Amino acid sequence: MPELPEVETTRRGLERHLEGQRIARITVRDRRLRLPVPRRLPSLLGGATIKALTRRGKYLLIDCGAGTLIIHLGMSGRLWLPDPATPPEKHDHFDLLLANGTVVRLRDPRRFGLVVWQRGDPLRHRLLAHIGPEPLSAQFDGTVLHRATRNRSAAIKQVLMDSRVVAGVGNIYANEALHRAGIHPGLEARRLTLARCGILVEKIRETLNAAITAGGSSLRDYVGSDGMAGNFQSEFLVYDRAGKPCVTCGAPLRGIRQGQRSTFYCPKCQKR
DNA sequence: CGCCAGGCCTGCACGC
DNA sequence: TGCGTGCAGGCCTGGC
Repeated sequence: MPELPEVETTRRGLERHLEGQRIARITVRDRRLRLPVPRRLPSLLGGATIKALTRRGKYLLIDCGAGTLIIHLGMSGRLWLPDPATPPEKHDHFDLLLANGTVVRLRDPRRFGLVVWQRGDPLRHRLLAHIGPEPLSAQFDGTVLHRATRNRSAAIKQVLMDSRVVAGVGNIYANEALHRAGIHPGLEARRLTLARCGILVEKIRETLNAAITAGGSSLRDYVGSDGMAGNFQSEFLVYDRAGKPCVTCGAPLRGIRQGQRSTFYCPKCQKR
């Protein structure tokens, strides 16, 4: 499911319901996620008060003071507030019950997501420690991208999806941003000029911001934390549109494979 | 049945 | 020898 915009949409939807609330109970129904959900979670979290809900890349961080609950939604995860009377379903692996009765529920059929605990600074966790700059922050600009790509012979699209280069850009938004920037996804990353790096950064931001504004993209089962589906998928210019006309020039869009992932691009608008 | 799917970690091979 | 890099495989379920 989720790339940065979907995770950010989830964060924004949950934030005001979580912050300042005390955690009354934890229910773990299946701890077999990408990493096992720690057994000691209930004792670590019970009675803790949530200080903030933040995001780093595609990770959600629930700051509980003494430590942080780190949640990743993987490919198929969703975190939302069900009606507390709604019984959990088959893939509802994890619930937080807040003292005011609110239930925060994690559903993840494929179990590529995770829930872990980090004492102290969550950014020191090994999963977060080497993540690159946030794409919507001032830490990420054309110069930074240019430097990060200098010795990379891999295709720019694959390098964009490398979380050490920039956080949170997944398959959909790598495709979309490259189209908007007029850059061929197969271009060797180190061949990008500084000027084009600047344009690409701008287009990555533009794409992510537009997606966040639309409430994320709803493919298959994804819906936001309020139960509302995002609708950025209706604004996709290239993703999953192989053979359809380019919105800009009308040429048929191409679908190829890069590193076992689907790539879509316009052979006319996107230059090497 | 086989293939595909929004992620991302691991281990191996390779070149400098 | 060591490091960075590139690539394939694996983790899962569900839908077509």
